[in-house]
Amino acid sequence: MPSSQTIDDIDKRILQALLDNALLTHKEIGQLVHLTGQAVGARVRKLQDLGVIDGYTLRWNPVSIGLNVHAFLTVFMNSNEAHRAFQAFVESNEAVTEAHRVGGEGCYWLRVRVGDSSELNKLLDEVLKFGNYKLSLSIEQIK
Amino acid sequence: MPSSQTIDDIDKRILQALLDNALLTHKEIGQLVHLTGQAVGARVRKLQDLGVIDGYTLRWNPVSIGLNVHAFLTVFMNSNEAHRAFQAFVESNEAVTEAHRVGGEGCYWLRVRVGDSSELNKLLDEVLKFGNYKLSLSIEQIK
DNA sequence: AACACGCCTTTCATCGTGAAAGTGAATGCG
DNA sequence: CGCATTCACTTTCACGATGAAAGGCGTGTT
Repeated sequence: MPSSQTIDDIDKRILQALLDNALLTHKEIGQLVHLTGQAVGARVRKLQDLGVIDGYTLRWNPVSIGLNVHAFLTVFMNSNEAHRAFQAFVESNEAVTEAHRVGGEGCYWLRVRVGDSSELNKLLDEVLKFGNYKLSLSIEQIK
Repeated sequence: MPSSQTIDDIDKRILQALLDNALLTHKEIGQLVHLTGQAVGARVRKLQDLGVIDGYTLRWNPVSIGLNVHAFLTVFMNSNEAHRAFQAFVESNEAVTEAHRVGGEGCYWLRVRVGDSSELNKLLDEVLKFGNYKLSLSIEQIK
């Protein structure tokens, strides 16, 4: 096993390469960092065991299946009792693709994807039951 | 080739499965949707060709490499001339992991990851050159 | 009824993967 | 100083996932 507990510079370069393209073979990564594919494989396994790598997923294009609206929502809660219900709402609503408890501006931050503004309207009505919000619509992702 | 241009329900289920775990073999996905691995492979290729699937990447844990601070930044620009410079700044600054041009609250929305609050401080100083901001710190991701 | 087309399955060769064994360097201990 | 131990890497090898090619089946068209 490679540097069994610590994460060195080579590990970070492997991580970076996989973030860019998780389908790279260990051999290809090995050419970047000057190792054999098997050595890279061992390091990747280490990164998984340490919890640095949490899983493998897709980069994809929601617009292509009709999710044209991409919005960010900062939510301000009305009361202190609504939190549990709000979290349940977030969990069950599939338009909410990411959610954080935050400090600073607002109580929660949500990423929302819906097909059109009428669906957004419906969602905002739901959110209003729990508190106020500020909305930003993504016009273009620049990074 | 499967339903060469359109995306049917099976495609969506394949997409969902891969979003959850991109390492599933085509055969395993095939068992979920009642197809052979090869048929699944053909559909995945179609999704790639159509641009629905944009690439493969990792789910990972930034905290494990010392990026303990996760912040959302809504930026309000000072002047109309600063946009190009701001976009260049965003592009070159590696603490900014995601950025959008937005409408609604603010002009830009940024996701920021840094190691500690002093690094955050430095970043905010940079941002102040372009405009004002509102900051939210992620306390816990709930989805 | 015959044909064509789309989508699937079957078959097959290739290649990536992880386990096991071996090499070499660095460190520790007598 | 020499020997053993450990650690990371390489080499070898067997398994299985993948994609190409060919064959089968249903549907729609004339």
